[in-house]
Amino acid sequence: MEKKDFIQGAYNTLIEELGPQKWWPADSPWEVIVGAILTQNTNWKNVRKAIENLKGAGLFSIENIVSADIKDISELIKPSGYFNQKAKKLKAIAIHIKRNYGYDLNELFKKPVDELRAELLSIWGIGKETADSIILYAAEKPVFVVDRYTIRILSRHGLIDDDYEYDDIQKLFIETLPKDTRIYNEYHALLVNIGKNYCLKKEPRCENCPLGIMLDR
DNA sequence: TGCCAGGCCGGGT
DNA sequence: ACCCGGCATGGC
Repeated sequence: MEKKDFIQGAYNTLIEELGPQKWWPADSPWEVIVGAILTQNTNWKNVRKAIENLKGAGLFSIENIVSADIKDISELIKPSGYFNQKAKKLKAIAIHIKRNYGYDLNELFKKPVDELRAELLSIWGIGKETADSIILYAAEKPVFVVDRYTIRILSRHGLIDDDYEYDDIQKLFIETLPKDTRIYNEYHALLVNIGKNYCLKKEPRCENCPLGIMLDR
């Protein structure tokens, strides 16, 4: 119960203090997908450079990724790190979309959420957070995205152990909040915001955090 | 300067 | 089921 109180209270506090976050920072569903893959364990600023490089070289679209040489892709996305892996991941999902949906993302997104999630997870390079980010921010369907910051923030407030499972945390949020795409969208973005700015791995700046200091350290 | 970033995969036990 | 090493650049 304590956890649910925190989850509800934190949302109200954050939306009031920080306002709408206007997520995901992308111009199209495909750009959401590309960003979601490139940002795996990577600073968003590096991701932006990689995306700009792809666009600048005219190798950004699904069609371009399918036909481009994998070495060219990895060269362009170098700033985002793990470039060989990520080039392969972009290829994998682009080819999947071509083969099964004739490049039409809307066809993929028509699927029920459960099927969509399972299908995304079956693609090499797409794990739970990436799949859920795509479903929430590209397909705009209600799944809650859990990331490193979500876990760290709950943990810092003494609400979960560090080794909590992704699915358990996701369930916690889903059971607590109304099943609403807009709320899930906003909440995850808000958690990333305070995660980046206040809930650092070292040197937590809790004194300025809108959520306050709730854990003795 | 070192530590960290909006994870995921594959192999071993 | 759990644990671990590998992947890699750029920001602060």
